[in-house]
Amino acid sequence: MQKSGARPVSEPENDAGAERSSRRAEILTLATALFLEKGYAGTSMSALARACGIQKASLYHHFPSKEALFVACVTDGYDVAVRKLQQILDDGGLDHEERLRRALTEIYRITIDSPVGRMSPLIAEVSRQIPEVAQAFHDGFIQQQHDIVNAILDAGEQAGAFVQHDRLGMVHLIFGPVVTLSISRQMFSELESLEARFPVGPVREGHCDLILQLLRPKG
Amino acid sequence: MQKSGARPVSEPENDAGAERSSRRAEILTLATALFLEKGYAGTSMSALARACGIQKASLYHHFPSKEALFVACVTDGYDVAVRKLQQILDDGGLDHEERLRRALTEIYRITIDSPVGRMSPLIAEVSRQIPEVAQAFHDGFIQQQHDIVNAILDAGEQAGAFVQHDRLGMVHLIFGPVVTLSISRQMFSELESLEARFPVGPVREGHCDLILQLLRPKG
DNA sequence: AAGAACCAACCGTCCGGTCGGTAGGCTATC
DNA sequence: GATAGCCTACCGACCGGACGGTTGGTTCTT
Repeated sequence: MQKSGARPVSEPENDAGAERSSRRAEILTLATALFLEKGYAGTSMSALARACGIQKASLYHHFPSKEALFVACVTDGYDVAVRKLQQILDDGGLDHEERLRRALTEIYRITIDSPVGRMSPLIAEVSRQIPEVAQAFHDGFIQQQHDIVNAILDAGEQAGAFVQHDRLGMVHLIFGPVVTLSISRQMFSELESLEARFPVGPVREGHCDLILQLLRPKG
Repeated sequence: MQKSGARPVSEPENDAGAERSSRRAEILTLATALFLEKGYAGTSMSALARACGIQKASLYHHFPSKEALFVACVTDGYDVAVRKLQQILDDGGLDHEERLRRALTEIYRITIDSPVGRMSPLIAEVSRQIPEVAQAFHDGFIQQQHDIVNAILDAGEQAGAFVQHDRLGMVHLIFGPVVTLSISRQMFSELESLEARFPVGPVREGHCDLILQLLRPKG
């Protein structure tokens, strides 16, 4: 009575419609986790297949190559990630300082908690052999976030709520500490002094206060 | 009359004394370059041997394993890298603002131009399988730099030249943009907009001005 | 003579990827 | 309503090649 002898595992409840391409999504989720944990070259298709509970050959039914699978992992995640940031930009009910504060908090969340945000070292590893992935990551994720922050700063400056500053330096001052914190926390995850030297909350609050101190008019 | 049929290449001028362990250093230099270019898993011992012009087995005469070789690449570089930074801290002839300015310039140089400074994504890739390398990199390189900057800030605060700030936030505000810039420039090295969006000089100057603006007393 | 430095050839293992084939569902024709 | 054809999803077995590492032996220097 089981409908599928070909699919050997689990998932007791699902109609055929929902099942349609859920396997692809399942592969991408597990692949992203494995890539983040072991790196690109350190993640083999066999290991991924094992993690998915299917045969390696079946992976090649869903994706033409390991490269394509990795690209899909990257491009699949980032549109969802920046959506909430966009909402903060569009929220007219916030004053400029509060909007920036919330945006920064969201940037920390995206960069440190979401899979796509934690992918920077992975992209760096792969970018030489798959240049398109760096391009996609930049255009679809980095540039998007920068544009939104620039828009928030523009609006604040025009309203006289923010002091004008060297924009390039300011953008790097906003994103730099977040990205570096995320990478440090991955890199030093085994260190016992991790939470003392790279804690998310305190760094974010200190960072946010200093940025706003620069942007607030007068002294 | 040629002294070495065993060493097949180049290096016409060198006396035996200088040759003594230059091969080890040569291997480390080439290995570092290869690791930076291709990643850890992407760099094979055979390829490294080819680059050195020797046989793979000869590599194992100098290093017991690929892991040990990589650890040597990391630990070999960073004591030289931070030495100049230490000199800036010790230079009594500088006022506090100028000292910080020079220190920041040196941090940019180390992080972006020196091999060990560009290794962050590499360490992140490897840290899971060789935890000791993350520990060594942190203790010997990151912590060293943080300590020096903290000392510069301490001295400036005590002399009344710098305003006191949340120290954790300030340190991340100083190092974050540098590290992120270095990684972005590696990651997006193929992008045509690289120099427009991630230029070293302008970012460093803007960054430095904003930091000093926070630290200067009064308004 | 001794030891450092090097070598060609080889080992077992795992890699990314391909092969021919099968089970089950959908559709169309009779 | 049987049956033929097709399609998606999956499978076990296999491929050539590259991997990290080892062996046994040769040269060069001192």
